[in-house]
Amino acid sequence: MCLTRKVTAYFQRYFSYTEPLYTIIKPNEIKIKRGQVLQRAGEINTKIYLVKSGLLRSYIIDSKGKEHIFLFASENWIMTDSTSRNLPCKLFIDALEDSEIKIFEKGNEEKIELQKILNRLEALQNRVIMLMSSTALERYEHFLKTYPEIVQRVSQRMIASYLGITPEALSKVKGRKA
Amino acid sequence: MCLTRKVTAYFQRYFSYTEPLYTIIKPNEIKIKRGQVLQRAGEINTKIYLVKSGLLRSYIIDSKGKEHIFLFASENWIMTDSTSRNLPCKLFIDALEDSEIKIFEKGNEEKIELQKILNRLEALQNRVIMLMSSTALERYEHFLKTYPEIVQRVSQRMIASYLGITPEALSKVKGRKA
DNA sequence: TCAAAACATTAACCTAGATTAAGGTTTTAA
DNA sequence: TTAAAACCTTAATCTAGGTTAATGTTTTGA
Repeated sequence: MCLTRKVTAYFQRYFSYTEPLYTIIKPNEIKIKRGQVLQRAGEINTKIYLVKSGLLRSYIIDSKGKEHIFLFASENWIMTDSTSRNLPCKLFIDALEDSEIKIFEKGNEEKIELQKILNRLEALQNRVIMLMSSTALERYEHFLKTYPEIVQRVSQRMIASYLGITPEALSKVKGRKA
Repeated sequence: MCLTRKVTAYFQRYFSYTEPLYTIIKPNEIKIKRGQVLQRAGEINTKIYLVKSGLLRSYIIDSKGKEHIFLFASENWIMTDSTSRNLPCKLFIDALEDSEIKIFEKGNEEKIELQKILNRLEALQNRVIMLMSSTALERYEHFLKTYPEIVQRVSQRMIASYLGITPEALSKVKGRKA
């Protein structure tokens, strides 16, 4: 069962490459279905995505084949791999819900509202602080408080992955809380 | 011995507040001595520091009184707490070497070369990826490769703190490597 | 509409790294 | 210049969270 899951993930991510399906709404704005992949690690991708509606996630797959969610991005958040624009990306990006997305090019960051970039910096800073200095329980409670709207929209598995723990560990934490 | 160290850290950080000692070089540019504290967690600080020479570090002190280094900043890197400018900071910032620093105000980020902000985003992304998906050994080797010039300039204790492990664990990792 | 896949939870056991302690070395500051 | 403080390492022990496995539930897609 575990093996099935891993093999499936690998298959989807690495072998069953298909062009992303999307509908053009207006210039630089597209609509994609849940599950569509916008970017794969190893590819060069020069896009910055701004979520108008829906929910995206970025994640890595580590050397053991395990996924770790890097960030969620809902309405008004930026989603991108911050690797320099001529180098291979490290992150996968896909849609957790049907989404509408505005697309910018790396190199044109000045066209993006500066505050959105600063928000991203602040979110990443908090992410590092949490990962370095808090227990699984503390990180979980912080997540519930900070992103209550995301909590409703994703599975326990996704939350665990974002927190940097296994779903089993998250179940344990929730059990201890109650 | 351990207790002495902890109490000393607390004393310095929380109780022995003194205005930072610095020399003004030119408008918005100062020179500070090693050990000088530029920012304490809990304070509101509206500055962004650009290191012209020397070495700064930012770190947090967690609920158990332990320090965790957030980032180092050497020549041409930005050092700041990315918390919004009207909220209390989370990071302490001090100088690990005598340093010359250019000072910007939060809210005037457009005066900072955009590439420096993008570099910061990339560094933070790599930091999160490392913390989430690599062992202590892998993080150590990545650090040696990515920041060889920093390795020469800081103690093992600082490197361990940056990697998110104890100095004892770092010693063990180095022992296993050799 | 219904089988297969994915998800959630509990439990038994395992391990990377934390904690504590101790001893030798280097740095600091009075 | 020298005592105190900080640093580095090794080793014994502990623990948060990982791994594996099993069971029941929900979702998905052909």
